Amino acid sequence: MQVLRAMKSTSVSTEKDRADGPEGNQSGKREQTKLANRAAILEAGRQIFAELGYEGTTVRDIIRRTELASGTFYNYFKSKEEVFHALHDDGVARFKPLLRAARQSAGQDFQAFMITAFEAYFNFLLNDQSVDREMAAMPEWTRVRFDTPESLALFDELKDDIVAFATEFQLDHVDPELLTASCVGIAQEIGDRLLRGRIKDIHAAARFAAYFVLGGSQRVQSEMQA
Amino acid sequence: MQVLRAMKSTSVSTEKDRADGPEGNQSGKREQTKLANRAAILEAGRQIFAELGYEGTTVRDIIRRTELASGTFYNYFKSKEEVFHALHDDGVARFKPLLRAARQSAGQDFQAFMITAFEAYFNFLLNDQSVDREMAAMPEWTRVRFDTPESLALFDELKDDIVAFATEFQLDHVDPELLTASCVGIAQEIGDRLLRGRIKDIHAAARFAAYFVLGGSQRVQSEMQA
DNA sequence: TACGATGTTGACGCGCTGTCAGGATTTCGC
DNA sequence: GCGAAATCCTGACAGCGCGTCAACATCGTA
Repeated sequence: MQVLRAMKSTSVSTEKDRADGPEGNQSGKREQTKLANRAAILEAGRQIFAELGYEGTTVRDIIRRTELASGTFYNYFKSKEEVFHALHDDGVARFKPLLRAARQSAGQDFQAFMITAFEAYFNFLLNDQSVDREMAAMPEWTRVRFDTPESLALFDELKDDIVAFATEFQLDHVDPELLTASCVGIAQEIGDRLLRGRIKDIHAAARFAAYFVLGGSQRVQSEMQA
Repeated sequence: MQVLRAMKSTSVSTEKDRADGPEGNQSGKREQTKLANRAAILEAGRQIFAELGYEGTTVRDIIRRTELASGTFYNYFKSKEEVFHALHDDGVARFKPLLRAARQSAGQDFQAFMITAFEAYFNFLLNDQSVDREMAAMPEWTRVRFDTPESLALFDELKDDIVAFATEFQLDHVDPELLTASCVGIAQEIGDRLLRGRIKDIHAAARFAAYFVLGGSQRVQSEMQA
């Protein structure tokens, strides 16, 4: 049973769903069902991952929370890993504009950019309905980390921003690769502690991270050119 | 078949293994077999994890590389996770003295401590026969991270060192939790890029990290007390 | 040597995986 | 509208890994 039919009783436009957007192709019933099925699997996955952890969940667990048959799962995803990647990438896509906004509002102010960016990330971590949030908050010893192309693209974008500021401030002896890695590492590790409640104050953490990066960069610059 | 018997032809003391160390109890054949079996499982696990990745390996894969029966595995470990934790903890145990040596040789020199510690960690990562090394070097998107009690104890030890230096240098406005998190994050992320060959020069990376932390700490101190 | 203690073995039931033939539903051409 | 074709859903199935356990083998001890 497709989820579209299951939801027929609730609130899905069934009457006249012709004449939609210009380039859109969500008219056909088949298209709708596919979209709905995919969304249902993703939502079920989000829930189950949060409940059972990545290792603990099975494809069956996900599909069972759905009105679909087990075989249908494989029409949409190859494995639970692919579901998780999709969810993860969704999170990355939601965060990306926040990072861009930080750069936008900061102008040429490196410090403002850093504070805003870190704070945006920490807020995102703690508030966004992301898989990663629930998972990282679980008291497991063995956790899972993902480097999807989306993640890597985000890192590259961040690196570009950092390079731009580094050029601006003549940090020409600071390896951008190392600098970006440090920023990412700091964000990850502090973010992790925020999720676990070992650290409380988001704003203070963001300021710490920002000042740390600024001071660190300058120190590296002066030491390396010596 | 226990591994002891299998190795009889090679080089295991089988003749007179009475009269061993004072408090030691590796005399009995049973004790020896247990030790050998455990070691065989760990060694097989190390190999298989490196070949198939964490997700990809099964308990059967591990036990198959051994001369033991499948049921025997569960006399020694509850799951592949426990095997991995044991291997991981071995690595931590091997690294711990290196960190202590760094602190010892550095004396009161914060900068020397940082450089030595980072360099020790990076060298360890790249050279030690550790599970984590092989695994991190695999081109997988989804990786696994472990926070065993051993790891956490190591972090705590590092934090104590850092607190000591921070006190020494009157960095009283620098939150030790945040500072330790930053150091760990930087080490992790740069280490990861070293393993993947995105960064080559270990010594340069260690100097970068050390200067970064020093400069970062000082900047945080001066900004936070303002 | 004999007997209890301890460790090993591998077959078993269970659940999950990924597939596929058969069936249901939608789309398209007329 | 209608029938054919395309598309997608379904659930049963074979294969495999998991953890267990009764039967067996080996060791320690007297």
